[in-house]
Amino acid sequence: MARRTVRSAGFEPLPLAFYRRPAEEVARDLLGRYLVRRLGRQRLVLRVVETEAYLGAGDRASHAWRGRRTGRAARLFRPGGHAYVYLIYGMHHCLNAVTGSEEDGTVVLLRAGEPLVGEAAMRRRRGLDEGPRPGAVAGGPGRLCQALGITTELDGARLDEPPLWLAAGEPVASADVVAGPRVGITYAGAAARWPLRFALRHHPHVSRPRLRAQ
DNA sequence: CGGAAGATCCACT
DNA sequence: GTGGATCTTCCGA
Repeated sequence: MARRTVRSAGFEPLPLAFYRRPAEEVARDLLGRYLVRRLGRQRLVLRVVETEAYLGAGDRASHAWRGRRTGRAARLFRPGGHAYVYLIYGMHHCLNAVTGSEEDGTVVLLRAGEPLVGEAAMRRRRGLDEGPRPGAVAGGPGRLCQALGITTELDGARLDEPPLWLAAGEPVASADVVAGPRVGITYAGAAARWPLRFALRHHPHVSRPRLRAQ
């Protein structure tokens, strides 16, 4: 049997084919995976614990609602496996993985991660001290981006190679996954209730509000 | 061209 | 729980 060290296990990039599926399937499958960021010589790693799917033209909460392809929405239309990074509220960044094909405009928002490697560096980037509060480092899409130094410079980057990639990590069992409505999209009518938010059950690094039944 | 709202976060009450 | 920061994008006039 091949010997595998704990340090290298699970760090193989997921292939682009992984993303070329429906967004809700990818969102569910990304839980437990590793998000790896290379910054110079430093490597930062988060375990993905919360995601949301956005379903394109038919989803009122999607930037591609009603087939919009102008402005930032144009950047949704890429082959699966590329990054879509945008600025929200004029100050925070959100990282998405494009799913499906170039024509779909579907994505998965990475909402929260648990620090695995380089937590001290992440805290520094976030302006935090050594305080204990779980979720303060990368529990929320804006926090996650700030912890990993992700900005719109990475918009359009491939997610299967440095400086930013998603890796095999530790896939999780269905029983450990909870689903519920997406956060911050109350304007989206019926779509606001679609259960497209996924998280690891009982996980302390999941962002607020907590999912019911956790 | 102006106004409004947003896939958020933080400080403060 | 409430309000402010800050800027891109959209929509109506």
